[in-house]
Amino acid sequence: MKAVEKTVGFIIERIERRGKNILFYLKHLGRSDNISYILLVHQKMTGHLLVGKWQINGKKLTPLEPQTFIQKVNGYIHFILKLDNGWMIGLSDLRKFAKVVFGEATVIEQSKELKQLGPDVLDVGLEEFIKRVGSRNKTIYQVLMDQSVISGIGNIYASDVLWEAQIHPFQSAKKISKKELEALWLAAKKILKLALKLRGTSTSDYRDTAGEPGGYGEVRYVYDREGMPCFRCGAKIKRIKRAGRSSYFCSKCQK
DNA sequence: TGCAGTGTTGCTTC
DNA sequence: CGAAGCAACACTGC
Repeated sequence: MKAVEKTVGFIIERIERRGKNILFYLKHLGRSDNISYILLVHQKMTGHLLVGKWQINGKKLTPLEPQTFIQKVNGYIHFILKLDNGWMIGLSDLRKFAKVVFGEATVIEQSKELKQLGPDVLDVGLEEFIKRVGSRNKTIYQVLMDQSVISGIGNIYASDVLWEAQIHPFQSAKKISKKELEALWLAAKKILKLALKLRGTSTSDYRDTAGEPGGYGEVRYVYDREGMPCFRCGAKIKRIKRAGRSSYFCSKCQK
C-alpha cells in the first residue's frame, strides 16, 4: 500500500496508544528538518497488528514467523511495515474497516480523529472523570462508549465495567452520585488494566502481535454471557440491544 | 439455507 | 437537537 512507500527512510521513534488509536511516531533519517510524522492505525472491529520476520526470495517478501503471520499474509493482511532489522508489522483485518492515516504529526494531531478524543481511560483523574461523565444527559452505557468523553472503552469493556461498578447500563449519567461515579472510575481503570495485561479479548478474530489470542475472554464478567449466571448474585445475565449494540448486565445487582 | 449478530465509527433519516 | 438506521465488509452460528 501507498503508506508503506511513503515511510521509506523513516525510523520509528516511539509508539503510543491514545484511546483505540495506535500512533507510530516517525522521523526521516536523511532529513535535517527534524519534523515528526505520525502513522495512525485504528483497528476498528476485526483489525489487529501482527509482528513477524521477513526475508527476500527473489523479489518476493516472504514471512518467516510467527505461523499466524504466514497464514494471514495471503488472506487478511492489508498493510505491512517492513523494517530493516528483519522484522515487519502487518495489519490483519477480516472486515477491512481498519483505518491507516499518515502525515506530519502537527497535522495528524489536529485531525478530528485525535482532536475530538477525550482523555484516555487510564490517564483520566477522578475529578475530571466525574466532571466529564457525570454531566452528560445520556445513559451511562452511551457515555462510556463515547470516545469524545473518555477514550478507550468499547462495547465489551463498557458492559464489564458497569457490572464491576454495579451500575445499570441505562441509568442516566447525570443521576449517578459522586460516590458511584468514583466506583465507576475505579472499575474502568481496573478492567482496562486487566484487559491490557491479558492482551485483549478474543471472542472472535482478535489476536495479539504474536498471533496469540488475548486472555480477557476467559475473564469476561457479563459480555456475551446472556442467560448465564451472574458471578456475584447468580441471577441470569440479560442482553439489551440499542442502536445496534448489545449491552449485557445483571438486572439484580446493577442499579 | 438464510439471516441475525459481531470488537467501530460516521453519515443519513426521521 | 436526539435516537435509530445503515453502510463499510466477511464470516460464524443458530
